[in-house]
Amino acid sequence: MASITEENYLKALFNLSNNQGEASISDLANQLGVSMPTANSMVKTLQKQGLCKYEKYKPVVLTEQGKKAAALIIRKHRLTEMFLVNKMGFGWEEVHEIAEQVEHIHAPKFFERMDEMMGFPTVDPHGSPIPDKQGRIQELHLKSLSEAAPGQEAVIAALSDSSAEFLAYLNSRQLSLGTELKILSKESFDQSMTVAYGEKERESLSQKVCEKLLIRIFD
Amino acid sequence: MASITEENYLKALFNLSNNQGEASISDLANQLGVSMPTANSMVKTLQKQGLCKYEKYKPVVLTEQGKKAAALIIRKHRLTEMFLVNKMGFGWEEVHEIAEQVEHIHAPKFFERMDEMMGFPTVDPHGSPIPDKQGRIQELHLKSLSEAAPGQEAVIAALSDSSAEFLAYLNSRQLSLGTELKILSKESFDQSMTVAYGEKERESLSQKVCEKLLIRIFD
DNA sequence: ATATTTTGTTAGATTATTCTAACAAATTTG
DNA sequence: CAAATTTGTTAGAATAATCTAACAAAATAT
Repeated sequence: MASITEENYLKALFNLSNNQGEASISDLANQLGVSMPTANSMVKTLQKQGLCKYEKYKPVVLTEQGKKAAALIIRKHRLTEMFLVNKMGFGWEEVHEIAEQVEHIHAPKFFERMDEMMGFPTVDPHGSPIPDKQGRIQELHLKSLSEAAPGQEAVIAALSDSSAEFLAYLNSRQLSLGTELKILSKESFDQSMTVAYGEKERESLSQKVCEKLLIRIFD
Repeated sequence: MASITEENYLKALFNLSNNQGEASISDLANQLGVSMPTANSMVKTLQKQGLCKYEKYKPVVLTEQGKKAAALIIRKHRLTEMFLVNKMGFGWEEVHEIAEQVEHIHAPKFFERMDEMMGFPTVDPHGSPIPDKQGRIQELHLKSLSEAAPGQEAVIAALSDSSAEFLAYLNSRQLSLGTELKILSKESFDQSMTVAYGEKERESLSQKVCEKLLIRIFD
């Protein structure tokens, strides 16, 4: 059984590979807030366990076994987040820190009960998919709002940034998953977009924000 | 902040002191499944943090600070057990192992939400009192069934052993917290008792069992 | 294409938690 | 009480996870 530390390295490697295609030692060290020598030596430890492949000066690659292990930790994280929001009344900006701890609990029944109680959700409170019990993750193929064109209508389906700060920003603008947006215009000089939704007739969203909002466009 | 290991030592010291009046190094080592030298050195570490008092060859004594820290961990443990039973449908014999892990989570809001959702329970699923937020524990002054006399009626209010095996035994006899017992007789040669409850007109309970059932006698 | 910067590695040390072996104190027993 | 047993201590070592310092390779920039 992997230690909590090892689990955190696996998760970081999984996320880095998904977001940037590969995971370097420095990315890994940065993500986890440890020094490069520390990351380097842990990668060697994980390799010995067959969880990743690693050659000097090359990017770290998770093995199938490593990917599955990571996905199962992420499954516990996302089920927990959903449980905290749906069953315990937490806001979507409060749950990450708690789930970060709960994900390391070894108690299959605990997470299965959460899953059952929620009716087997497929996404977490930020729209990220919940891996299944085999560690498989369904692809959502969503676009970011910045790829949409004026005149189109879309619904916010997920976020590519779930930091507490970004979530607080969304809360302050009454933006949440499921919010339907009408795209009014896009400024070519700064890529900001003007949209309408709910009570809001004209709201301006910066390029940064648009990139982080993942949408499903209405046909 | 105490590490998980330190938290487990505090809990063990607290329980040993409550059950046997004092805590020796060998008891502590036994309880935690570590060697005596390990327990000895951790006790010194806890002492340096002001959590216990310790002199060579003498029993270990928790300081007020240490007692409070232990009680707050026990609070999280018992709130979790109650939540698992009352809100997640677990059996009372399944929750200890899970709570043993959840008790180390640092997230005050998580436990406060549990507490609120359950309406601020004062005892856990095994009848043990839940310490309050200040780490104070209410005394229940219950008797064990073995102290009761034939002819008396009583209700099971708590257990002095909450092991999965004992709980399974109780389940198999339809005995649970709240079960009302009529004491029919007590054998003087083995201290076993014959009782009636629910559908059962005559059930024999061994001395061991009677000692572990904590009751409130009807006036 | 060389110099500079970034990235990665090795070596060696530190802290936390654990162990075994050897010895010493305290307690129990004959 | 002396012998035997239990309990406790010290010393020394091991493993996991971390660090800094020093050096080496790779990538970037002039």
